[in-house]
Amino acid sequence: MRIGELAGRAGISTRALRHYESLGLLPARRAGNGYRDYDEADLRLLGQIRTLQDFGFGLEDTRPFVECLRAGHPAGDSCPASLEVYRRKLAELDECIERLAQVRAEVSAQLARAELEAEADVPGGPPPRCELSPCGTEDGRPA
Amino acid sequence: MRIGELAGRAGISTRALRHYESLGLLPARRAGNGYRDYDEADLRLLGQIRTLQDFGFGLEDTRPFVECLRAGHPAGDSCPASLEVYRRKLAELDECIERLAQVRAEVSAQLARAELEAEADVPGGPPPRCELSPCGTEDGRPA
DNA sequence: GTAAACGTTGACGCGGGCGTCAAGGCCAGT
DNA sequence: ACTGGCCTTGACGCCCGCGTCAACGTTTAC
Repeated sequence: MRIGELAGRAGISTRALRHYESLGLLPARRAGNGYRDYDEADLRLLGQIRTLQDFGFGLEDTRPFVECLRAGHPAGDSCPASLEVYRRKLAELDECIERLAQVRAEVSAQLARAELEAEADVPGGPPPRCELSPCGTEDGRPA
Repeated sequence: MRIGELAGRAGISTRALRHYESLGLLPARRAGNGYRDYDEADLRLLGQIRTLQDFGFGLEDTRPFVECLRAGHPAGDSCPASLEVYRRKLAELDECIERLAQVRAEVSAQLARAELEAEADVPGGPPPRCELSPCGTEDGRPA
């Protein structure tokens, strides 16, 4: 199977596939004309990669799983190295969730305090206007 | 006060200060020789910026707070635009925490299952070895 | 006088995971 | 033969918050 078909079946871009190959994550056999040649097993590997990526794993973190599958094991997480990644990720997640929860609490407290003070300063009058300049846009990273 | 002193007192780099200026976040007066000239008020603004950054706010998100302070308000969050940022960030945090909690649960379940299966496959024998290749490094982003 | 320590602007690098464009090769249908 | 659709490699762009180096001017201490 050629790259376009694999990409279509796996639901990712050909660019991503070439990227994985450049990382040595998903090397491809080559046909006589130089075209990449994939098989059904590669589709499985891609499934593993995508699943882990949905969990927020980096590509390098998927490597043990992929290698494990290629080594003939029934599942990507049949190998100790994969389990180690799971454990490390769990620890990272716990740390991250805890930090975010702390931040959430602090921001929440700040908001409550600021709202109280605004109320105190302006019991019934007009709210203080300070949007004189082009105030910020938006983002949304901490995924 | 020149850029080096402000950087030292605020605990950040001169490069960061120049960066903030390039964003229009912390413009600086200029001395006759072209040197940036800061005052105590700028130190306060930097304090606000750093606090928010520690919360994981992007620089653009700090802009309303900084402008609010510069407008003469007692606190950076005395202005409605700042409160809006607080609220938006809270929503983002909630969303993010929830996603991470879900992922944590799923990864945890996968780990438990994989450990069980490994145990079943190898009741007393040697564990399957598959770390034949240089398996992964590490990262730790979702901050 | 001169060297060290500060200041200036400009520009590239990084990390992650690709998107996107460029310039070309290979193959199928008509 | 030619068009269109696949494929190839290479290289730059993006986002964000700076780090780091270059090449140069200014001030300060001796």
